[in-house]
Amino acid sequence: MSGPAQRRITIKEVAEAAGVGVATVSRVLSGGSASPETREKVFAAAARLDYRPSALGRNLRRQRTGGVGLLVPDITDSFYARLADGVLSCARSYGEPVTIGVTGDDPEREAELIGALIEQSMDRLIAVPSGDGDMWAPALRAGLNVVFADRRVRTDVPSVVPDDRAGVLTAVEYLAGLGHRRIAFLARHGQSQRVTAFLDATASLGLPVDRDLVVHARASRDSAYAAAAGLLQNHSDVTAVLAGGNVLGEAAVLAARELDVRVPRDVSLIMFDDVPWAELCSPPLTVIAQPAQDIGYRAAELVLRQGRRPPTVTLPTRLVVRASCGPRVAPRRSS
Amino acid sequence: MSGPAQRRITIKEVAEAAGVGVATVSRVLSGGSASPETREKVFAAAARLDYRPSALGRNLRRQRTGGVGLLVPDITDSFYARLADGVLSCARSYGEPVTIGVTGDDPEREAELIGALIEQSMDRLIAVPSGDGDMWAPALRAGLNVVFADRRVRTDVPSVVPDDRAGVLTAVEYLAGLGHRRIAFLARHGQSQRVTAFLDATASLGLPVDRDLVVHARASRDSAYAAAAGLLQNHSDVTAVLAGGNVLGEAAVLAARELDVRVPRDVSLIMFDDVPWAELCSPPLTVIAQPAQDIGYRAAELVLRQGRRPPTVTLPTRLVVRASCGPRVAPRRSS
DNA sequence: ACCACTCATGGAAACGATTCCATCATGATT
DNA sequence: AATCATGATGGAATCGTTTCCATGAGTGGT
Repeated sequence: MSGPAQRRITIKEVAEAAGVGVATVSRVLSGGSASPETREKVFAAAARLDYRPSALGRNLRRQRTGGVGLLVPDITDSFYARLADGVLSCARSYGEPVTIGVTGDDPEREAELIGALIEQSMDRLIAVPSGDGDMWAPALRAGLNVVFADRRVRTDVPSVVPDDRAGVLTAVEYLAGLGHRRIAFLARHGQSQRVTAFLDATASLGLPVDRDLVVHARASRDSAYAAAAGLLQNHSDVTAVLAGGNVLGEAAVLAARELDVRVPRDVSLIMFDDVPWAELCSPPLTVIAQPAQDIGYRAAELVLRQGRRPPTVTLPTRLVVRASCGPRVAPRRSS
Repeated sequence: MSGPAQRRITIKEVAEAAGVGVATVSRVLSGGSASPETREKVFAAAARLDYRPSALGRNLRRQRTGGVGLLVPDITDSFYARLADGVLSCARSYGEPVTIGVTGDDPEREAELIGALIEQSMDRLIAVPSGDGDMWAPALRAGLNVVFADRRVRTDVPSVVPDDRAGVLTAVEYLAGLGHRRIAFLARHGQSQRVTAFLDATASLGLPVDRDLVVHARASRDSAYAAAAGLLQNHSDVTAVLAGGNVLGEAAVLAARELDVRVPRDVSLIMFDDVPWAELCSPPLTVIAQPAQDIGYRAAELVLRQGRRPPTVTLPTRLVVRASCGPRVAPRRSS
């Protein structure tokens, strides 16, 4: 049942109960100066009436909304969920509510959500941007305080990102060290940072550089599976695969199993992002762990802290060796 | 860099630009009646100035905030992430923003978050409640419009829950059908519904009812692992385990592997909640799938739709047979 | 004794929207 | 032709808070 919706008590009633003016109540409650006895009276009245200041009134007057917005492509993806958890954890310590929206990696939906947040007078936003940087111009002009997380698409917006370059290099070096020469990269659209890092890494290690070895997929599970299956079927010469994220890794494992490709005997597999199931998988997956939670936390710190904001924070990745990579034996026979 | 924070345009400026009064602008923009030419002028002016009504002003006047609050124990848990996704998906179609908070299954933190939401004048809340129902009395008295998801702790609050009773019964029947007689239930604290359903199910199937076969854990991974390991070590007579949720199932798989208990040869394992990795696991896990997303969606519908609200919606679960359950062979030898 | 200065205090304006109500014009009915 | 009903329209009040400014009291210095 919805109750009788008892009216909330306002600052005016507190003022009356305390026998002072509303201005004084406001001042005392926000830590301004007042005489000790007045403070006492106000606090007593406020406590007695269980007064809760209305954020609406405050924000309207102050011309800024307390909370922070958070835009992620998919809250169901463990990586973004952990990122969101970091944001929430930091925001909680500041006492700020966070309003979340899922973009589905669709720039159009993203723009809609930004509009909705502006309508709410949110002036602080943490986003995993979907499209390219151009579409952010209007939002920035509107005075929105933006921090990018996980991806950096504009240099004039503070960003917190994993060290893609080092992560990719570590993975490729590890595979090369095991003797692999034809290594494929299973990438999600928009991972241009990692793609160039991958091409640079293979080149710098003297491996053959072949753009065909970079396979792209959209963010959905279906698209990832199709890309993974296509890769394993059409490139029988690759002996190692680097997956650019956990859903791509999942798709690779599934596709390999379906196509009867043994991991790591037939092909070695290494995945970006450490997820709980990586250890449960058979074989347990070797991964490049990303500090998803830290990324969120740091991004929230950046957007909540008032001070100067460094242009970009890069957080280290870490190679976690499990059992999905082995020495190169022989190229698989052609299909 | 933060721009010059260009001031947002107000309804007053639109009125001036259109040559009409503010009341007329408000009326036109919210679909009220007006003469065709006035409508035209107002729409033109609003579009030209790119006018966005301030939700703050509107909500202050209307005495209610548009958005809905969402309280989950842990956004990192796939189940709650999918539930949240359902809520977000429904809320998006209503154009309502969602403010999310994680309770960590801690009633105290939950109470804090409720307070924060009330401060924001949120009057609609979807919650996976942490403690018992008593602590919700103040919130309900404050006129909050609450819908419970996943757990029902009060009969006077509409709730959307999975069919625990049927799910547990299906699982136990399945295991009993394979010949298992001593079945353990690995439960999270607070899953009293499922525990009683479990005891009822075992009793109704003529299996020995033994409260020691119900092992409790807190929500954390560590606690779950400890409980799972303890169960497998101390009860060498159990031949099948039902895990009450995905983190418990994960812990069971890990503990079994660590203790060299083979699944399903030594013990059969069945888990509540179907997660993507259940299929990647070795062996692939047989699960009781729960419609997490639907639960969230339906809960959001309930809280957003104005009409009468049914007391409880129960959503069906589904047995997905994979490879983690086998026929009972022989009790494991005592440790 | 007077002035200058500090300090606590409360009234009132402001924030941006909605909505009540009065006003006015127009068309219809008697 | 006078009256009534209808509908469009804008002024002003309102929501709950913060903050500017004026007022008045008290203090210390010359």
